[in-house]
Amino acid sequence: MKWDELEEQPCSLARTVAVIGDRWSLLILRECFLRKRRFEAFQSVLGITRHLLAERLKKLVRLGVLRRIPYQESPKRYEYILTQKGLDLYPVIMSIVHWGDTHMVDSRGRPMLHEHRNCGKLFDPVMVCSECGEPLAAKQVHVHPGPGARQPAVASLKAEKVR
Amino acid sequence: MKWDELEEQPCSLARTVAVIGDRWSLLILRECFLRKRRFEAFQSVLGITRHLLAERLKKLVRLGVLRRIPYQESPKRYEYILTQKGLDLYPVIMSIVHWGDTHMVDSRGRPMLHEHRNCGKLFDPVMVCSECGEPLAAKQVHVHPGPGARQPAVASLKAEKVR
DNA sequence: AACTTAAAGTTCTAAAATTGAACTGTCAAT
DNA sequence: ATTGACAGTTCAATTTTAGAACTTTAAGTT
Repeated sequence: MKWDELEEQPCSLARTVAVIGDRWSLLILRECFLRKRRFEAFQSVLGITRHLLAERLKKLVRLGVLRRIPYQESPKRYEYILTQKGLDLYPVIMSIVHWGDTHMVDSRGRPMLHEHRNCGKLFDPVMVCSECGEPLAAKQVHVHPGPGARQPAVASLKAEKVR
Repeated sequence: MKWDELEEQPCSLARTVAVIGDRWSLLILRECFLRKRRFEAFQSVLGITRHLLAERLKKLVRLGVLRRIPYQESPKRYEYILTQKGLDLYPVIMSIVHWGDTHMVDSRGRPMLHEHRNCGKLFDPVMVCSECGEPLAAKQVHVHPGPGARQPAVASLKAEKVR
């Protein structure tokens, strides 16, 4: 399966994975949320090859997660900032971090702590139901097909060919 | 950077990405949360090559996300179920789905709807602060180094060499 | 008894993605 | 006149992934 086939699937997870489902994109986004903005900054802290970094940044810009804006003329230089669409990835990033904090720390404890400016406390992110506010667990959730459940006609023809 | 170097970084995101930061692992986990358990079931619904599926399942078992249990003798056959560590990935999966629901749907709407058994309603997952219960946004969160912030001595020597 | 099917893999070659290292172009500072 | 910073681009070598066929054990079918 190619990346653009993923994007066409009738599944919000697959479509999101088509955008950020590779290791470098997630690490680049981590740096974005840590206020890094520049090519050199990404490259030196991540150790990603310049080649791939350029490609990933282009992709994230094309998909509307980042915006490329000039910060100086002559020579023209650009930096990358999160769009609203990109900022909306915060729960994804934080849930990934929290799983690591829970299951991947050594005896010394967490690499990073998070402070909530609103209440002033160190916190963990908790995922709750928008309707009743209770924390969510997989067992209490039932999945139904929604209005966009089936593939559009053209895409399903393609999919049959693949099978 | 190789996958096992990622695991050694003093960063919970990097460590988690080392486990689930590739497209097939996330799609396999989607199927696990949809109650799929068997090799054939994963393979036919995902269209992943059998080769890679076998490799990814082995990795997820090795890392404690899935457990491989026999469901019949002669011929011995196994199925894969989520451990508690795997079940704890639910917020990661749901936040990914929710971003797709928000930013990657076509005019027909969502492919899937989620019902919360506790309250009986269709819901969205919302990420809140464990301390004050307010929804989280990146701008209201400040990051501090924690006790596990530095790399252990051996790893940091390696890292210097890399630089 | 021979043939087909099912499940859970393994093996192999070709194609695609990633790495590592060097190179480019523009300008400022020494 | 030379060096350094920044944001990339180029290219060969290596690693990963895709696609297809094959293996093993046993049950069911003709």
